[in-house]
Amino acid sequence: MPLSQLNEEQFAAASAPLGYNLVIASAGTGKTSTIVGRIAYLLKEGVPPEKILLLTFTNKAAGEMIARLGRYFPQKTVGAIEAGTFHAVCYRWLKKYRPSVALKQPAELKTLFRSIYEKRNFKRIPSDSEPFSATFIYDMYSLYQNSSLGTFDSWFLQKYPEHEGLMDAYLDIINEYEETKEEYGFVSFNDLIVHTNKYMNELELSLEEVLVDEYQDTNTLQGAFIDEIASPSLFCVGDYDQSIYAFNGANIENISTFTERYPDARVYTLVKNYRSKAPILSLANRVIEKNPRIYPKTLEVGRKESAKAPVLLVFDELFTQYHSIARKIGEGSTDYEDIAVIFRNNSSADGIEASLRELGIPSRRKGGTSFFEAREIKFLLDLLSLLHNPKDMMAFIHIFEYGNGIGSSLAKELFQSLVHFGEGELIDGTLRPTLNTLPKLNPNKNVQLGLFDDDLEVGSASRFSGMGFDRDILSHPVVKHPRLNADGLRFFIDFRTLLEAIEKEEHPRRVLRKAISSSLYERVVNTLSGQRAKLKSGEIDRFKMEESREKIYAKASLLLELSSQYRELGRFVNAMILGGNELSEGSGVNLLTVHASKGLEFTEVYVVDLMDGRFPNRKLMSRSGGDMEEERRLFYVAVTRARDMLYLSYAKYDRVRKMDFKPSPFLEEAGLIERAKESAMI
DNA sequence: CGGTTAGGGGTTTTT
DNA sequence: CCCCTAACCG
Repeated sequence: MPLSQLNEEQFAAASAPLGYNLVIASAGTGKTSTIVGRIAYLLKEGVPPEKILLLTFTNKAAGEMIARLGRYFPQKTVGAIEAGTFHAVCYRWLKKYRPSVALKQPAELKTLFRSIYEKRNFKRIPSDSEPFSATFIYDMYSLYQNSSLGTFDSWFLQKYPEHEGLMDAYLDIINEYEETKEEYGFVSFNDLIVHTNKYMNELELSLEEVLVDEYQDTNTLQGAFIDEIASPSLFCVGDYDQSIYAFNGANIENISTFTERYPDARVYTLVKNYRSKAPILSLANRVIEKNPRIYPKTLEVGRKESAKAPVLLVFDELFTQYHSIARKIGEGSTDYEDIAVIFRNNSSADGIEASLRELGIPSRRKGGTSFFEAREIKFLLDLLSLLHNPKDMMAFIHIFEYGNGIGSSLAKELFQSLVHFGEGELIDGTLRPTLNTLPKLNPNKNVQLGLFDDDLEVGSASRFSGMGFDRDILSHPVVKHPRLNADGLRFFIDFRTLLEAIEKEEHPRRVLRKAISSSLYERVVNTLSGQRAKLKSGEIDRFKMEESREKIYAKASLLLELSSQYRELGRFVNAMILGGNELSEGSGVNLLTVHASKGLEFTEVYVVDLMDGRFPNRKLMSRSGGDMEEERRLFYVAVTRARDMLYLSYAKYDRVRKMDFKPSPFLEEAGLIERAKESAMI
């Protein structure tokens, strides 16, 4: 049984009576085992599995915990436990009464937001201050949703009172943005929780206990979600020293005021560390002690065996650092899978990845950047999104931007035209148009200036005659759009052919198979592989292009494989957005940002680019959200990922950007650099 | 000249 | 990937 494997302090927490329980679990103290033990305890006490809700920070973490329980309880039992991230759980619940939820990537919604913003003419609004950019307002609005339960204007004006004169315009933009999302059926990550909070009563939940992992990183919105559930029993596990999501509204008060909000709460503290050897732990403690203590705690060493002290590596140049570390990894005896290179900023990853590859050392980077954000995959997902939700103008635009001579503006007009031809239905308008004239279009012009609804000059189909097009296609009303050229029309024809073939399909796998072998995709693959094989001279390397094509089709088959376990298009696409970047391709040395390393552990860890400015990231600290304490927690999280060996490294100079660096102050706090020695050096 | 498309350069962390 | 700018079109 999982319970019998717990130590005393873990057992005490796991077997706490129902009620409000807070577990302060420092790095490496067996947080996961304790949560697994807690669920085992609940099940043994007769709590029905479907009345247990487990909220984690990644879906992978939830999956692993459920899998561990699966070794002791029947599949039917553990399968009934509701588990996942806040977002995944909200999605599941939301789907029940709002079946057509189309989850959209933040970048996508930002584009939508910007297009609404750009229609406004701020010059007409008298104000002392320059209006904020669309991106900034979008980011602030998103942060607001995560961190405040009041109104946007009062939250925002508290920070920027001088923008009062512009507030009405900002609110107007936000309003239209919300309406447009509604119209297209779009939902953001935040909306998943916001909407669920609103409909909580209709869900008629009767949970007996809610468990929250990584409680220190819950934000105000998630806190409200937990409150709305109104579970009679809470089991919240966290460590304020590992709170690193302030930029996402993480509210450390959720953990620090727990005992005030629940006066009869019990607090358990786990301090026995089983992960890291003593010198690593004492280094971590030395640094984190500089932050204020919220609940008292001192980490105790569980692993007493002899150990090597953490090593500081100093290099003259940034790439010398990457190369040397790669060589060191190659010469060492630790399995590649047990090694992690951890950095503050993603920009460090490319250099390390390249250095490892040069030596033939396999590596993997967590997340979608490599797979789900690849354009060849995004294209296919956009296609599926559009088929499932033909109102998705964003997906349509992204698809059509691959057509030669088609940009976002023409793509938008084509979308509106096709919808018009089909009397509101994109697919009808494309395959069997009933209306034959171009609609009045509303181009991206300043609404406030009164410019709108231009009549388009009608282009004649005769401009395509003699170019080898079928008479059938030339009778389609889309050819009347004056800015559509021959290449654009060819693209449309391929789109139409594919749409005809997949219109009636529901299985993601079958749709994908047809899409991948279509001539539309062939076009996209040609464009992409051509771009990737382009030499500096502008010539295309045929060999490189062929290689690139193969890679693209290999990725596409991987997506095809992933799709086979889904029966419904919408679910597949949403699942890819919700959990897609938790998948990582390949195997080998792990390359991770500090944020991505949360909750993981490795035998050997390299924390790189420990230069003042980069880690701590001074640029972020000067913006809202971040501060030195948060950066220190990030350092703490990074070093406590190490079990046996810890290397901390920095470079003095960046030869590409011609920048000199000083070592991170955390190295001094860790006792690895003496201040006097360092100042003598400079 | 305005609007649009295409391509080059710098980059902050996640569900 | 987002922003900026150069080329291009009508």
